[in-house]
Amino acid sequence: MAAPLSTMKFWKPGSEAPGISEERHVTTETTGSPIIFNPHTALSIEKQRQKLPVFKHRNNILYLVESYQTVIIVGETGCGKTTQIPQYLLEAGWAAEGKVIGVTQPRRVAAISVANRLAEERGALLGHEVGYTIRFDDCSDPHATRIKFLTDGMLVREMMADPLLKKYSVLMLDEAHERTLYTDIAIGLLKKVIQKKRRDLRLIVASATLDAKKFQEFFNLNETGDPNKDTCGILTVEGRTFPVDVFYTVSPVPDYVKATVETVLKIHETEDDGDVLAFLTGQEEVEKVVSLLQEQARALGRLGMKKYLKVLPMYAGLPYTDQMKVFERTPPTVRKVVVATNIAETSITINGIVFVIDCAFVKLRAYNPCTAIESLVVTPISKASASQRAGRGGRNRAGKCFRLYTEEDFEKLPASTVPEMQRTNLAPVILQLKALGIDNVLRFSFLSPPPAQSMVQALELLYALGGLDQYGRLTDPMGVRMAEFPLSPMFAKMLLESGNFGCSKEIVTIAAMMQIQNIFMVSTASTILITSRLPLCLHHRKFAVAEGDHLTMLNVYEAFIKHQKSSQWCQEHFLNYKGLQRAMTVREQLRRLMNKFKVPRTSSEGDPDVILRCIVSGFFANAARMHHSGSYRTLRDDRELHIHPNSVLFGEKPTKWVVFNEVVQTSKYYMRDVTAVESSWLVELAPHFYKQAKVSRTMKQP
DNA sequence: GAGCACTGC
Repeated sequence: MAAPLSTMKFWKPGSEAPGISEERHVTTETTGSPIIFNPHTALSIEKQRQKLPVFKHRNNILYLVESYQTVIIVGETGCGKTTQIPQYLLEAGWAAEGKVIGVTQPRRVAAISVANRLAEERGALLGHEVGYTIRFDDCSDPHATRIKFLTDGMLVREMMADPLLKKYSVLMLDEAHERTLYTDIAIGLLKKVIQKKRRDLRLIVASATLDAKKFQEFFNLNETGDPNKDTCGILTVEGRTFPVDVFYTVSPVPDYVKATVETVLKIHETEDDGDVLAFLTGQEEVEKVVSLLQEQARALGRLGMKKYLKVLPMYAGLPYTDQMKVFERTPPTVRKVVVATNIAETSITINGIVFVIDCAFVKLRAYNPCTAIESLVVTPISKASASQRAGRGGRNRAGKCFRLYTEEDFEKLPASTVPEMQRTNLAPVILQLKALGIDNVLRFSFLSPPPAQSMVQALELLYALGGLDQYGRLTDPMGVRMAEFPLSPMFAKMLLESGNFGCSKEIVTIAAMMQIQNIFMVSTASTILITSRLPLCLHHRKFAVAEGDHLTMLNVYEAFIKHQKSSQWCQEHFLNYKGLQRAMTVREQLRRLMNKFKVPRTSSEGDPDVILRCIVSGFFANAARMHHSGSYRTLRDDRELHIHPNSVLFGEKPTKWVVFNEVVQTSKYYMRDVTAVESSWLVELAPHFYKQAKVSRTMKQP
């Protein structure tokens, strides 16, 4: 039927154990009302709990938590650790005397959904005995809540108010193998806490097999060499998933986009029922595969193929309603094919996936500590990632994973992904650590220490912003206040200065809007055809102003408020309604912090210059000037930069001087969120910075 | 002149 099928040759070297991650769902279901159980259902719930693999280890887990200060639990997918272990601890009395059992999750949805599930299992009203705390949403009761789920970022925030975490008796760090930035910060902080000040606090680190040893060595405080004095125990709980057969290509594929299309068609032609999930690196690849497959699907329909293909894209930038389509059930005559970015590796779980196609690549953030520039780079995945992707096919029944690379190439992949801590701009991390009383950040016990050069960059920037003094100490009040903002230090500085510039009202809106991605809707083919003949960019140009993206965002927000925050109005102007609602929430939180620090409420009353000057006071380090070659150059190190095509300044008559929020490197270095400024403002507002080379050499660590 | 992986406070 489809000619190129024959080119895809796979073989199966033997079966491989599937995924490693705990169960996670994105669903729209919410259980707002309490469920009252009768004794009969209560019994069956109890029986279900006993059937989970983790139940066999109940007494052993409790014994380990009694005996060791830290316990590493290697819990495979579906073992039930996230919901059961907190209950075992509760039943054993760990939440007595008002103490709380805390469980962290890297993502907000996971914290909410798992809290929901547990409350339901216990027949309790969410927010009482079982609760959760995430930014903007505290569904817990300071007196009644015994088991609390929270994001790991939230735990770090809580430590700013209560460094010893006095209310907790046990903390369980779930999904620690993901090594997100905040998990790693929490791990470093908690080691110090349990070692120095809270010998009674128990720590459970839930991780995948691969990292268990590393965690154990990190948390073992025993230096005597006598294993009887170890302070860290370890336990493995087998999972409950179905086997996934892994197939490799016989020879390397030259083009994984094409190979993905061919493999989907091969599966459709030769395999039994079951939906397909294909991993690619970005929006562009996803859309290309989707359109190629849709074309093929129509051709197959004309040839009278009984079974239909329903092809759906999935990536974070996709409008919410389109995202929800991948969770819809399909009739038996239809095979669903989800073409996704890495969002489907951990963040979302789609039921019914049997076949997985893995291209071996992912787009990852990288940070260059010498230039202070972050970039997005297509990188080969790790073995752990490959295993996680394969496991997406074994959740409901036995699955198959087609890897678009040879077994030989698989063996060359790194064991695990470089932790985020080692590939990010550290300025926000350092500021937080300083605020938490870590004076010598260079000697902080990082599970994986970041490059020293990244630390130096971060210290220099924080010094230039006035958050640290020349000895690297947090300044009071500026540094202390900056650390309280849930934003990068540059934004915090801009906000704190805005009262003095006379434009705090406008700046708080701008800062909030800049936290939202995709305020302007992405162009999905369907929306354009139905609703308008104009290209999307023309709709968005209505809000654009010559000064640049910051004031354009202010315009959008003010227009949204003027039109009574109407979703209808957003739709007409292709604006992201959910995003704008979120901007309102963020704005409110920032406003509260501004009030707390007594930043005067002032308005520029239509004068753009004061706003622009205020932006410069925070973002002076990100300045560029027009070079005679026609492109921009950074002021600091004369590096070539370009205006990002999504900027309102793209395609406009260039201005001589600009500041920007960030640089993203793809095919070129692109400045995102760009605003035109006067060079005299830079000199006036940051005279110290452009002579900084001398100053930074004198900076010392106490 | 041409393009944003994914989280989180």
